[in-house]
Amino acid sequence: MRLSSGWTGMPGLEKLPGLRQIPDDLKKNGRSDIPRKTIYRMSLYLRCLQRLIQNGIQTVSSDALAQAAGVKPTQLRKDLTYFGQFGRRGLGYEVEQLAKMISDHLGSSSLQPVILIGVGNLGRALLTYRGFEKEGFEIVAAFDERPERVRDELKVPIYGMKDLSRVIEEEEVRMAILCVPSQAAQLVANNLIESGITGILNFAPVVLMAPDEVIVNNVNLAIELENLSYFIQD
Amino acid sequence: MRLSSGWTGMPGLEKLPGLRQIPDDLKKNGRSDIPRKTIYRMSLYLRCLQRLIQNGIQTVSSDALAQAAGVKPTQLRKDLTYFGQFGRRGLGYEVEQLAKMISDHLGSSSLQPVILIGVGNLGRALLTYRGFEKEGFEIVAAFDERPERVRDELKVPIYGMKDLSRVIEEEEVRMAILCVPSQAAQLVANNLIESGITGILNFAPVVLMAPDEVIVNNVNLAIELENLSYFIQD
DNA sequence: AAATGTGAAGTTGTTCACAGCT
DNA sequence: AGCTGTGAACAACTTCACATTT
Repeated sequence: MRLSSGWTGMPGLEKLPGLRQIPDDLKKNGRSDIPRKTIYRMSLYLRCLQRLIQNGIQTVSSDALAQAAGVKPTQLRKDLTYFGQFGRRGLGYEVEQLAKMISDHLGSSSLQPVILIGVGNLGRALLTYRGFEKEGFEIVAAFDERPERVRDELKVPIYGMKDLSRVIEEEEVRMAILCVPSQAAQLVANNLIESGITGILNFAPVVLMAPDEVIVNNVNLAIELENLSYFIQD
Repeated sequence: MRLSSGWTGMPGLEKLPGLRQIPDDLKKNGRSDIPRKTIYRMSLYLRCLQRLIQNGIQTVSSDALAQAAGVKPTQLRKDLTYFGQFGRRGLGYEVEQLAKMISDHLGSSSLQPVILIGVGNLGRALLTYRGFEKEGFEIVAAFDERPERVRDELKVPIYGMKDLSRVIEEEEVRMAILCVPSQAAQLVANNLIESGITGILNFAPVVLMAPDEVIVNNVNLAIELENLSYFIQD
């Protein structure tokens, strides 16, 4: 058996009508031409600033903040200039002001509703993970093929897949965390997209096909570990 | 209160003696000058090739494989040339041979022992997650501050923190998955490093300090979601 | 004809060096 | 003096164009 470009017989790799696959690095920002990596680091900076606020620190230099975030000072300054000028030369940055600027730009100052699909081991863990709500996201509902199998009492309502579209519309959800088994991932993703979801955080180790206007971010735990294992060998 | 470069009073941000913090992108490959991103994609290719093997496919073109992996064909070919020449012009690549080459290079053909520290929600989920063992990693032990609180019967032995060094040495473990609370992360990381761990997959949302020879890969779930939320706004 | 392999061009992201403010 | 802001140099990565092999 031989596989070449046009082939569509492999489960999960079919070319879906109307859906195009976009390599991570080519995804357009949509809003402006700020580098993807800068955006990612802004979240990092914000987190550090929040720690500073908690500790009652009012001013911070690019040197100190960069060190806290694990980047070089020049990079921090360059990153910030994509958004404007916020520092005072000779002094540094005002912690609260800078934090506000970043969270305004990241748009996560308001609570964003999110749904989670696939309440297996990983899904359950993510549901109980406090990290999300702390950063302004609320998982408003979870879905599972067999909702009855989820016996633990969780704070989040667990629905069957048939309720997916309805809940997405009612709650005006735009983001979904996908932790279903690989085989099901593309099918579920298609449903999500049809129902109006425009951002998917995908934990299934498959390449999802999606139209241009839908953003898919992949988290592949096995690859992270494999990658680590490569770099520790010398 | 004001924070500038030399300051060491912030919890978690202290400059630790002998430990230096290395930005992700500057980490040396250690072995050769193959781009980091190429290494990452090799894992992706390997996964696709394994699917092809399962489906009994013997030959694949760079076009088809690239599509399956979500990258451009030229990029796939360029990536492969870092390791040598494996294709036959006009024909494509031999699936099994290519898979073997990649897994040899990634060094994950043999089962690597891994430990997990912090058996909270996330830790428990990762323990039951099949994805790791499927890719050649075996979680040989887990550790928790209070091992007795873990009541679920898991296949992996749960130890207290006092047994950390002993088990690492006995089992010759070099990689650790860290899912303890943020406040504890640096302290535990120090212990790990002292006991001989050289690779840490860190789920705590803090920047860990580590000596040059230790590789830290960070997975920050909240940032992934925040990042997604930025890009879906338009 | 079909596909790989690769130098060169292009693109993106990072760091430097230093001008400019407070 | 101390620290930001930024054009320019640099480095890393990606894509192109096409020579080459089967």
